[in-house]
Amino acid sequence: MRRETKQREAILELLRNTRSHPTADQIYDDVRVDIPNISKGTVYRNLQVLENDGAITVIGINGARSRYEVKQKGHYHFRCEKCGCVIDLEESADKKIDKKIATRTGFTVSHHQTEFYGLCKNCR
Amino acid sequence: MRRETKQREAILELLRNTRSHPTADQIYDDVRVDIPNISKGTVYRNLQVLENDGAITVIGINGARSRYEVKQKGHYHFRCEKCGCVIDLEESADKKIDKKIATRTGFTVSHHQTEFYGLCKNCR
DNA sequence: TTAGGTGCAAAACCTTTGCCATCCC
DNA sequence: GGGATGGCAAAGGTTTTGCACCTAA
Repeated sequence: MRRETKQREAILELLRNTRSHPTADQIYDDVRVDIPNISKGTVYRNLQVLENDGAITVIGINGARSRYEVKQKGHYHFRCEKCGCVIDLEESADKKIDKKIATRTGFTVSHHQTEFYGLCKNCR
Repeated sequence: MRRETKQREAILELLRNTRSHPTADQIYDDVRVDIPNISKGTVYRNLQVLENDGAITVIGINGARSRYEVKQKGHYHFRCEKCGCVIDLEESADKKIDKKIATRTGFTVSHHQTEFYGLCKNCR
């Protein structure tokens, strides 16, 4: 059974209150302000738990590090190739295309992720 | 100036002859059959060189490790959440959406990657 | 009470790098 | 010859794990 711990609550609360798509390390640093002796292991374990529970989403692992955000309506991300920042796009995910791919391939398609690459306003 | 070495050729040749989107480690194992004493450092260095030269593409928005393929027309990928396989989709990348995002955000958008998730034929 | 959670530290992984020998042009 | 490469091994950085001790329910 799943318990409610202050560590897990703190991580989830942090993600609820940011749009910065922090890395595990940034989350660790932030949470440590309130819970100084929290360990990285706990951060990673809880991020996994929260993902399994569907409370948060993991985005982008390509060479960069994983970043996290609270689960929200399907949307896309932009990743700056210079500074590495990740920004939510208003463009919302098109669920129809999942069905289209499923029909064509015979696979079960649950969702898709799209990431746009280029330079953000500050870096261009 | 760029030289032609058997190590780099072997890696590129391997990627040209597969559709399996191998990881760096799988590439290392495969190339080692012909060049037994090739080192992983060389594999990684050459994968970077080849990517910089535009000969290959690194893929995976949300994969555990990076996977590689030879450069080809823009297309999307499907990643099985059970067995981890990566499969090319016929659906081709829509360049228009890059421009659309660029206009809306004011960012410079060079390209995008889309990955579909679910279960492949063998795993469903 | 007790199964799930936490801290800590070590281990596991993947990727990059320094150094020097080697090879291609 | 001389700069680009390669091999080897060590270093780096991120994430996972084992274990003994807690703690929420």
